[in-house]
Amino acid sequence: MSVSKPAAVDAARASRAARKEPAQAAAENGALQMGELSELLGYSLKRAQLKIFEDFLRCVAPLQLTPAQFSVLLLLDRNPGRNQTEIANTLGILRPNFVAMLDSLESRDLCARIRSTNDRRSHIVVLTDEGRAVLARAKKLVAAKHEARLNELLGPAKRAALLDMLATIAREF
Amino acid sequence: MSVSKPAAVDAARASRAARKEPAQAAAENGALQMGELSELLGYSLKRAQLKIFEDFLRCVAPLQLTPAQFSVLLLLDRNPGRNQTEIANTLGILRPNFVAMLDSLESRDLCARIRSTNDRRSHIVVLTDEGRAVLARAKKLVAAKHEARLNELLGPAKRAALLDMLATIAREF
DNA sequence: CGGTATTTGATATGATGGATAACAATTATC
DNA sequence: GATAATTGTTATCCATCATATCAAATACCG
Repeated sequence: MSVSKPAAVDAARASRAARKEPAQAAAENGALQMGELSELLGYSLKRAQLKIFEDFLRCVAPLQLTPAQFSVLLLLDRNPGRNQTEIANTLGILRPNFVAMLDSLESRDLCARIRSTNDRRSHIVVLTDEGRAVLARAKKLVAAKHEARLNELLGPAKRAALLDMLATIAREF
Repeated sequence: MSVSKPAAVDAARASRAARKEPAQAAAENGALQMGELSELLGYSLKRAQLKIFEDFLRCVAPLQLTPAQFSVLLLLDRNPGRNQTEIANTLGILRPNFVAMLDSLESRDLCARIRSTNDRRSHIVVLTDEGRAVLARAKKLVAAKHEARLNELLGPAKRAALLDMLATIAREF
């Protein structure tokens, strides 16, 4: 009996909603009260991240690239001559999970594995010409559509401040 | 032959690393270059979100609550008399996936489902006394450990600015 | 040198989060 | 009163993420 009168509760809600009478602690009629959820950074962080990824996917949809795949291509372009473990580690991807990911990119001829002659255990991952071309087009789409939309919403200064704070958290937390 | 001399590439890297001689575009010896990844908001956003959730789990570990479970308890506390669909929708959880989540919380006696007498299809979800107690303790842990650490890292002003920007993105993007 | 330990890519597997289709019970609609 | 819509639920699928394990190759060390 610790959970108190259900019938009374929603009967009260119904009547209050009908009469448009404010409830004791919150407006019970329409949308729910977020309460202290609005102050919880992790919540807004997750929600924002989902929105950003969603928009990224839309903007780069013609190239069929996920954020993770895009990050791999970017990293390969900047760091030629590296093996799978190095790339995966840098992106926080576990080696077993990176295998399928590379398989996918390689099957689309965006990159290739090359057995290192130094260390015949490791596969050096290289961008193909096709991979470089797709990356170039992806960068343009991201800059012109995705990041542009952010600047529109926040302005360049706030956008830079946001990026800086997120990087700080990612680095030092 | 479009991907050019692997042997030469990593042979060169090896020798450069040995002689500590700077590479043409980047330092190829130690850590990889993040390049334009540092400018990609989605990347830092995701990384920061993982760190924040990780820390949340640590801080609230004594109570065995995930961020999602915590958000459910918070919402139930603020919005008594609501049914499963309303709670789930507000949190962006799909109704089918909310069932197992509620099962878990209910099996721990943190909340309970009560058949509404108004609409006998719906289950009104209520916090139990135990649920309220756990929520209270969780709030204290989050405030004292988790959010405090953020204030330590960013300072109250930047923390508030960050929260504001994330909420803006989550709302309007 | 030779034996042991470590590293690398890979496979299998499990846990989790998220999405859709379908269903019975109930209620709304016309 | 017949049909449509809603609610909670189940089953199922897909993607992400984590661990253990393995064979091949290399490093290490006595």
